[in-house]
Amino acid sequence: MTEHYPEEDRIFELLQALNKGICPKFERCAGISPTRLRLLNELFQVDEVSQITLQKGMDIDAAAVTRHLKGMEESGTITRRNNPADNRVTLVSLTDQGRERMIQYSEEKRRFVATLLTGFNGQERTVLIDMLNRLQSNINLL
Amino acid sequence: MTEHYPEEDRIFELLQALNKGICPKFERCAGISPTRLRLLNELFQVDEVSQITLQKGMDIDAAAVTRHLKGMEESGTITRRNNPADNRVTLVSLTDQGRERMIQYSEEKRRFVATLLTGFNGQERTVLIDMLNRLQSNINLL
DNA sequence: ATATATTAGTTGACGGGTCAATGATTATCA
DNA sequence: TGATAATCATTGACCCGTCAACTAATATAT
Repeated sequence: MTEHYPEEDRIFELLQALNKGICPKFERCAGISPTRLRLLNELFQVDEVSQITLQKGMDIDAAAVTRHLKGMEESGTITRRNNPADNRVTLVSLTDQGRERMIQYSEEKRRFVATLLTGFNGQERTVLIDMLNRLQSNINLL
Repeated sequence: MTEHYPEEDRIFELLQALNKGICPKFERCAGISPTRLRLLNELFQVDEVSQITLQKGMDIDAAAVTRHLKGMEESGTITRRNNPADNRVTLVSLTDQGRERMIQYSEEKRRFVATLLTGFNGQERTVLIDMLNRLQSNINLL
């Protein structure tokens, strides 16, 4: 036991500050929130998905998905319809506009992430990924 | 240019997932939100601070501070009074209860962070801090 | 065949953050 | 001195997430 509280605390603070910094900046740069872009990404890779399938691929709850999709429907990036084979489920798909926007957003994201990782060489990136994965695992133990 | 989009994206996703994981777990384990504990921490190190000073030390805005303090006042961990020398400012201080609780919360936090960093030796922690700092700097460029 | 359970989605209330507008107080300066 | 500006705190409206309650539809089991 070597008494490194300050160092541990520093990491904790940094992780929080980082998250707090990243999301708003991303939204400002890319013109869309990370979550919505992830939704678009999922939708981009299929023709049509049920809302529940979509939701399970994200780490947000069903209510949040409903509200995002409602907003995205109003802004014309997606469409929704009932599944005739099962009236509980609603099927979601990207509009053509949605596909176009998704491509532009992705480009913005690529730029954003490139800037975020400025100065990190390949090996450092690998180390970082490894460490973040380990932190994630440690959290899951709680 | 070596085309490492997936790796870059992975880091971006991991950072977000991590934040989303840490906060709720922390709150469940420690019994208080990270932000409120940081408020308590600031207050712990002084007799009395003006709300504005307190706010500037945190990375949240004045409205959020007002609401947190209001809640903490009701739950008896802090008290507030007007500064007689300047009626715009309100002075905040921890109650005795608040100091006691703060100590307990800190212990929970210590445990939490220790678990979070399980498996990280001293050198790795240093590397991690360095990397997180660099990410933070990169964000600030945007 | 019907009662019961499960599933999908929506809504409302809440916590935690933002921004913008407001009120009250104090500073500034012409 | 008296108008104007700056400062501190609060409030309201919004975004984004949670959970819990509810509806509607389908599955299950007796």
